[in-house]
Amino acid sequence: MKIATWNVNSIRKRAAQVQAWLTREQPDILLLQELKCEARDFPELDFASLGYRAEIVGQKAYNGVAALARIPFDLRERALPGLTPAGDGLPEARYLEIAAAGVVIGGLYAPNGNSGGIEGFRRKLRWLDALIAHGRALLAADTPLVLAGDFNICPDDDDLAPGALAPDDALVRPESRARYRSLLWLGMTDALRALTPEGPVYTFWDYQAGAFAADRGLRIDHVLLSPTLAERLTRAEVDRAARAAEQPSDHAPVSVTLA
DNA sequence: ATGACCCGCGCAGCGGGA
Repeated sequence: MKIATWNVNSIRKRAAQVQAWLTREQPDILLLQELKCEARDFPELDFASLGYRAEIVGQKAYNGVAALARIPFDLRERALPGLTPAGDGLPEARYLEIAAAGVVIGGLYAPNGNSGGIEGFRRKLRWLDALIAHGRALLAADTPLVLAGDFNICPDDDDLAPGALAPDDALVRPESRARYRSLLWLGMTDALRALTPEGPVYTFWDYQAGAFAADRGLRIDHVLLSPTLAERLTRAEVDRAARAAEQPSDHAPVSVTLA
């Protein structure tokens, strides 16, 4: 079973690249983030023609998550349970959860946390706290669980190029890293780090100042596996070739293979 | 070489990304 995640930075801009990637990589499931469109504008047919069915949680201009799968699956959640929307209405399109082949898979796009001042950062932490609580509940029931997507956290100092971010950036703040550790302490395994214990394994490179050419990146896209799934982990990789394409997303796809 | 990104929105330039 091959599961992948990719922050595409607008699915309408990247549909052809996603099609090509599905054709080449043949994942069973691809989780997408930053669709930047409403569900009705998602180019569903581009992927149906390749045998992938889509579930979409969209929103105008911002956020947006989806799951594409070529194996049968059910939609379980269209939002992160237990998260109270910020005052003025609907929850942001940052989470969806499916079940496929006996595995529950949460596809997520955590808030960046650098905009909106201190309240914006607190909103990020509240969102992560809800993710931790939800993960804890699923694991308490021994649910085989994958949490994958753009966590907007560099877990450790190996996970960013030296000087790539200010020390007080929301992606490296101790409060953010503590939330990531809480997810690991629940019993989840960081798939990419499990198979590459040390050194840089970046998944994001800024568009600016030749960051990709200079390999000044960040590791912020993660795949976390519950214990029985971690035992089945055989591969975990970042597809840097996708980031090297013409007009790429600033994120590369991350994929894992479970025996 | 005194500059150097990319989205959506909507038609100028701004908010957000990370």
